[in-house]
Amino acid sequence: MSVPSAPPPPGDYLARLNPEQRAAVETLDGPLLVLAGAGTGKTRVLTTRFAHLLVTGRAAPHQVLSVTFTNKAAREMRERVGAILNRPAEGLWLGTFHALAARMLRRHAELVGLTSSFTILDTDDQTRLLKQVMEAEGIDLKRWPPNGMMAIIQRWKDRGLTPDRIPVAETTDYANNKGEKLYAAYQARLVALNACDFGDLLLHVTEILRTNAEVLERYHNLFRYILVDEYQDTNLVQYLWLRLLAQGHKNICCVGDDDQSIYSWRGAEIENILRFERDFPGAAIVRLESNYRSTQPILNAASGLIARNEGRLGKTLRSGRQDASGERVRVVSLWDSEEEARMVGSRIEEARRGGQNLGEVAILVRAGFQTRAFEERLITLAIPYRVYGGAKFYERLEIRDAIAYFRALSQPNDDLAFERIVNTPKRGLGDTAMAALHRLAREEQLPLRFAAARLIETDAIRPRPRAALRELLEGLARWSAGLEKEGHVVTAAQVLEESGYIDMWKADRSLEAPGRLDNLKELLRAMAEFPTLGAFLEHIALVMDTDDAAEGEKVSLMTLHAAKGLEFDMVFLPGWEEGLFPSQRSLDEGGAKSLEEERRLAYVGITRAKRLCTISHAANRRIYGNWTSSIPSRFLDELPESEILREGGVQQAPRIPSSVFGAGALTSTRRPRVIEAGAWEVDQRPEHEKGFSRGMRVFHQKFGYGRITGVDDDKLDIEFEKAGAKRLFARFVEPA
DNA sequence: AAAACCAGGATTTTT
DNA sequence: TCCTGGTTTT
Repeated sequence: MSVPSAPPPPGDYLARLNPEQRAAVETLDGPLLVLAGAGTGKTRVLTTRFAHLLVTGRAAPHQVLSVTFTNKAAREMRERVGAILNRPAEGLWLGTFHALAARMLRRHAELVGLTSSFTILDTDDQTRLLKQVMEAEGIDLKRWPPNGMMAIIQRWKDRGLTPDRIPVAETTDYANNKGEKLYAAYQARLVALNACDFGDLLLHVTEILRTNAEVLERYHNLFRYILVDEYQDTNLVQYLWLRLLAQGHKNICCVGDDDQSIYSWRGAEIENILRFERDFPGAAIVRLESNYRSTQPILNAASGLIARNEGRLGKTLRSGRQDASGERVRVVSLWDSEEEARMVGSRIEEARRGGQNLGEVAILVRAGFQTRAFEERLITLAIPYRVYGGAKFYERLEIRDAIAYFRALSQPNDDLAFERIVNTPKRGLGDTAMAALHRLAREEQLPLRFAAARLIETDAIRPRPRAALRELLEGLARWSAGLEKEGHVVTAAQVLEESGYIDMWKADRSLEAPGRLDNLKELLRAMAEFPTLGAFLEHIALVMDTDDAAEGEKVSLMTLHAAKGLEFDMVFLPGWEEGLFPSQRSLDEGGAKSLEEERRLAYVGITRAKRLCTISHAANRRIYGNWTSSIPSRFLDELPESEILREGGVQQAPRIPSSVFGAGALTSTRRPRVIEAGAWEVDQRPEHEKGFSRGMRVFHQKFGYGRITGVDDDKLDIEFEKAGAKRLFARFVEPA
């Protein structure tokens, strides 16, 4: 966050704060809610407050519990606290809700039937496990997809509900009223696997604190002060956990912004922040309203919009910038989504010519699929860009496979891991062999690994698969021994090598294979930084993110959700149309509350802009292949007219007001004819006139480098170095 | 056991 | 339109 300058030197750190920030830092005793509007120096307050606690001798570093939502926020805070302490900030209770909960749970795992080396499952494994449970219950998975049940269970967990605590009224008709039973069975399976899902971390810890007075007391003695970031995003278990811990010294400071609560669908309860004064009697409230990020028109537009919400505590942002006056927010009307993409592209191009740093430019969309249109446009304009969000490092196939091998080593009970590796790479173990294995495991109540050891002593399966299985088991035994002797890094490399996993990718001729091998190397490199395999697995499950430092100046493309907490000079907010933003789902379900959340999302979007904010909507849009017409978002009407500048008056298609997705929308596969050409038509030359010719070396985003072997109007025949011969549209290709 | 084929679904995703 | 997961085919 861009508040004037870096960490303050000790002593005068207070003098550098404005009065409201100072109040937030100096109010040390008792509960405190800091309502921090967008760009008001929230992180600065949090870190300074931490420092102040230490400087005034109120607490030792390890006696402060500091909680964030994201690893990024935790990292940032750790760095800044370290700078203030003038030494690395180690041994602190500072981290994400999940990381801190995991740390506590490892200490008391046996109280909930786990051992301290429990595995943390990712979402994929969770669903897979639940699917098995549902299958065993004889649920029709077509009718009741496991994902749906998973969502229900997660919401229960978010609210701190263990299977025995589900209120009668809650028994969903999902899965033939077997919800509770499935939940209970799923939890039992997790314990049997010595595993936890994300939700369990908080659920188990809260359960422990609420049933074990001695444990609770230990933490009361330990944590004299509690700092919480992004309080508006907490769910009920997180709130319960905090409340239990805060019962001791009552020094809890929560920082947040009710106007930026955008994660209710993940279980976040905005009520937590709205209720703060009632939950924590005697609470003080400090409002941070001086914004150091945006110009006044941008703030006014955002404030005017958010003022339409009922359920808010209320605050008004004023610009603290020197150049507070600035350009009004642009609202651009366009004929269709392609014209919209051209408009955004040409404005970025123009800004670039004017010396604009592209790293300070962002296109923020409501839903992921919207990025595509802009990507295509940016590629043809040769403007570098970066899409944020997408598959995380540890979610990639090869990483998950490798991790499964490591998990199988560190935890013989981990059936999910075993199942994943047993026939990866292919070992000739098919359905028959696996069925026999599962049958034996079920009959003998054994983890798969041990059942497999039995199985190879029988002749229940054919010799070939039996030998393969034997070899795998011997490998696992050997690697386990190696883990003790040679350490985890050497062993990990051996595992991947000797299991044939590396060879599998080496033999793979597909485009992705080399990248996958690189990722595996990267994994081993990362592993070397951890003392044990267990520490590494913890890191992978909870901390590892894709935040590979943004190289070079590139336009950022991301969803509004992903943009929270970031800021850019120049922000584009396309697709402000009914049904898209606000989204159809929020309109159909959830009523006024979810509309308010959409409005908050709009507020988050506008307040990302420092200098120039351009909002747009199109009368026609291509969605899932067909053209759909739509009317401007109601949010556009809610922007204060004095703060905006309307451009490009496109006539709306005459039609029934309807939604993008919903029934009654006017759709067709044909592109609508342009009634009135927009002002943003840019470089409309046919692609083949842009100078592509035979023999030319070109680059394609997906296929890499290649040479043109033929030109056919706007299509090119290209012999790619890696991907072979393809025929594609010239606009997807750039000269190399 | 791999390839080919088809139907259904497709916000947002901090951990 | 385009991807995924499940099914059928070879």
